[in-house]
Amino acid sequence: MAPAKVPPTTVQRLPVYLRCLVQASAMHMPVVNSVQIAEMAGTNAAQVRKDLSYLGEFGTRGVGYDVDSLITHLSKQLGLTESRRVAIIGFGRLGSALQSYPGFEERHMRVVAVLDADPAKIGTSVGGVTIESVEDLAAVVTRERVEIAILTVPGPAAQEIADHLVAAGVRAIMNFAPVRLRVPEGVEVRQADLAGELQVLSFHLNPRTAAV
Amino acid sequence: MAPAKVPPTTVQRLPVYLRCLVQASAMHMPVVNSVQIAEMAGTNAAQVRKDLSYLGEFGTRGVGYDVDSLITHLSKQLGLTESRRVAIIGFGRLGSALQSYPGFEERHMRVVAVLDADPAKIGTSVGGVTIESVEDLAAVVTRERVEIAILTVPGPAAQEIADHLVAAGVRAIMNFAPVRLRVPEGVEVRQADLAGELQVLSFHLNPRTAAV
DNA sequence: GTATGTGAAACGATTCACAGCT
DNA sequence: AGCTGTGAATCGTTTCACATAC
Repeated sequence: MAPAKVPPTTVQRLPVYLRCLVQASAMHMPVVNSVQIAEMAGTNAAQVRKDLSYLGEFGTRGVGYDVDSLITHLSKQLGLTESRRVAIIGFGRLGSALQSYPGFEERHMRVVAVLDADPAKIGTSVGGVTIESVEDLAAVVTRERVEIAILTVPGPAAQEIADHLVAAGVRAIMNFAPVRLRVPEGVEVRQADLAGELQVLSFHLNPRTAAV
Repeated sequence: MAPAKVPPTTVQRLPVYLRCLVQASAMHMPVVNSVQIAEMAGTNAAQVRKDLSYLGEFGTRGVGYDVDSLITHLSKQLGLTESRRVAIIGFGRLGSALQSYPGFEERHMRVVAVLDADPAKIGTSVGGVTIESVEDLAAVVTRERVEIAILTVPGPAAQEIADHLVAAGVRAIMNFAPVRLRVPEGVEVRQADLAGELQVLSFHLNPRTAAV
C-alpha cells in the first residue's frame, strides 16, 4: 500500500505530472509510460517512477500507466477530487488578476471569497463574488468554508492577517508578500516571492568569475 | 577567495538574505550576526554562515556581519548593482499587475518594455511604457537591452515566444504559463506555476492516512 | 520483449561541532 | 568571551541497474 510519507520534492512534482496526464488524456492517449511522462514534465523516467511509487503501484509492467486511472489517483492524493475553496485577501492589482485567472478554475481551485481593507472596494461585485471587509475575515472563512488563502496584501499587514486566518481555521496559505510568515505547526505556507525569483535569474546572468 | 560555484539552494536564499539586510539597514542596525539573519530569514544560523561562506569571508569573528558591506557584496553577487532591464510579454491581467508591482522597482527590477499580440493594446501607454507588438520582439529586446523576460502569455504561445526571446539574446526567462519550456544550455528559466503551488497546499490539507 | 517498482550507489544539502580569529 | 568559517557527520534526493511482472 501507499500511505507512507511522500518526500517534499516529490509532492512538488505531482501537480506537474497531473497537468501532463490531463494533457495526454486530451490527446486521446489511453496509456503512457514513464519516459513519455518525463518528456512532458521535464524530468527523467527514473524520477517519475520513483515519485509515483511513493503513492502506490499504479502502473502495469511491460505496458505503462493508464492515463485516466492515474489522473484519478493523483487527483485523490492531491485532494482535488472536488474543487478547493480559496479566498483572496487583498484585492489590489495582483489579487484582482489572480481572481480572474482561468488557470485556477481549470485546476480545481475555486475563488469563493475576496476580501480587502479599502472601504471603497467593499461591497462591489467582481466576477460573481462580492468584496468583503477583512474585518469580517473569520465570519467569511467559516461561511464559505475556505480551505486555502491567497495573501496579496502589503508586507506589513501580512503577518497580522495570517494570524487571523490561522485563528479562523485556515491551514494553507499562499503568501505573495515578501515577508516570512510565522505560523504554528500544522499550517502550511508557500512563499511566492516574485521579485526574489527575478533576482535568482539575475544571479545567473552574472558572469561567474570562474576561469583560472 | 570566492569565485567557486554556489549551490542552487544557496542561490535561492540569497534574495531573502538581501531583503532582510535591507530591512536591518532601515532599522539602523550597523551589524548583525548569523542568528539574527536566520531569525529574519526563517532559517538557522549554520545555514546562513554556510551560504555566505560560499561567496567569501564577509564576517568578523566575534562580531558578526557589517550590514551595509554585506548588502554591497550580495548585490554584486546577484548582479543588482544597477537595476536589471525586464520585459513583460503578454499584457493580460497578470502582466498588467506585474508591470505596476512596486516590489520590482524596489528590488532593482525595471520594466523597460511591454509586449502584446492584441492590436487593440499595441500603441497604448501604460505607466510610462508603450505597449509594442510581439512581432517586433527582437527589435525591442535589442533597443531596450532586455536582460530578463517575464512570460505571461497563454500556454500554447509560450514556447514559440521563448524561442524568439532566446534567438534575440535573452538568457533569463520567468515563465507563468503552465508549460515546461525547452531552452538551450545557458538560458535560465524559472517556472512560476501558481495553480501548482496551490495544489501542493491542497496535498497537505489531505488527511494523510498514516495511523495504523 | 518491454516497462514498472525498488534496493543500492552516488550525489547534494543541511546540521553539527569546533578550531581559529577578533 | 563571542561569533565566524568550515571540515565531518547526517540526512535527503536523484540516479543506476536489475529483478519482477505482464
